[in-house]
Amino acid sequence: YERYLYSIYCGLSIRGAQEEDPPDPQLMRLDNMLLAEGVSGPEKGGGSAAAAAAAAAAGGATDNSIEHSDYRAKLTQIRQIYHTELEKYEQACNEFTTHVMNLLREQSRTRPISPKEIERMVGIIHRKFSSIQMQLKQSTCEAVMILRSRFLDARRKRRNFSKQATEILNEYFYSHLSNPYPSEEAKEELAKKCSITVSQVSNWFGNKRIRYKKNIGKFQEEANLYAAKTAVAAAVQNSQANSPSTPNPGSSGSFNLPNSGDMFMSMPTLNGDSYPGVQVAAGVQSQVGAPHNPTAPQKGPTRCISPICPGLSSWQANGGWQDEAPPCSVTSPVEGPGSVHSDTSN
DNA sequence: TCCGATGATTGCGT
DNA sequence: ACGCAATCATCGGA
Repeated sequence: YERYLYSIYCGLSIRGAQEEDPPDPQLMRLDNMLLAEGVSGPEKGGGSAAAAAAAAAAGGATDNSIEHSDYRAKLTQIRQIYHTELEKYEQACNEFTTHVMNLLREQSRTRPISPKEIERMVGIIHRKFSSIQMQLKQSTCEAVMILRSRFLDARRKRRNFSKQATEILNEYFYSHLSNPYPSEEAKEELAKKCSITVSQVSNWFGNKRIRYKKNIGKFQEEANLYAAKTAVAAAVQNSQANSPSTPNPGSSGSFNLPNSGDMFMSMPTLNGDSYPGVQVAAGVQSQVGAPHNPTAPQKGPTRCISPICPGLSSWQANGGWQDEAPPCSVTSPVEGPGSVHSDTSN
């Protein structure tokens, strides 16, 4: 709905004062717009219904009755202004028309005036005033749009997720670090667990992926934390149940992992007594902390991040969800002007 | 009050 | 339709 409205607004934002056929498509769009927003049309009832539907579609929760009533009040204000202005214009149009008619009638005594001429004058006047009306409608639409963006834009009432929710999401993310793209079912499951919507889950993963990729060093601590957590959970589960079920970290639910054949070498790290990844990371982290240009990850003493966390090294194992930052080019700087071929890397 | 963290939106590419 | 990248707008701690 939001995008629909937006496209309409964008479409009508062209201020072309093109006066043509009476069934002006632009005018019709404006009228539809105002009708949909409850500015024009029935004085009361319809407008609030449309506003309620819009708010429900945008916000979801129905607890924001205070803001909602505020929004409605403002919308009512706009509607009143619109109607009074419209009335004023209509009245002015009529007055001006009669005035001109009187003038013409007076002039008809001194010179012959054809009815065609009168008709033409009236037509001109009406066109002029209808263009003014259109401007009024347009500015009203803009006002409504601003009002909507002020009240109904979800960014303006953002609330952080609960600690539990971020915990759950992070657990999933870091236990599926090689392929952090939850399926639709997984998203639904996560949404239910976190008491958020599926689209919020999608937003979260989108943000997380991009921000993780942008600055992996910053997330190392977090990654190690959650890796340890899920590993411990898996270990506990393993020790509790002697059943020969395959130990699958992070697959407590029923997430389907595509190509789950070779990924997740984290199990080998489990057979040790502790988690070298965590310790190494703790030690290296202080050195890594050199957030220089994020755009030049290469060519510095600080590269080769992957050994920080062996258990999580699968982020590069299949090169699945990030293509830049070649991992640990051990080879000497063999950069030719145009021959960076890594032929048959397999 | 400032600034990093964070959820949501938008434009673009596929 | 989905993901990415950039951006917006708010939150929350220093």
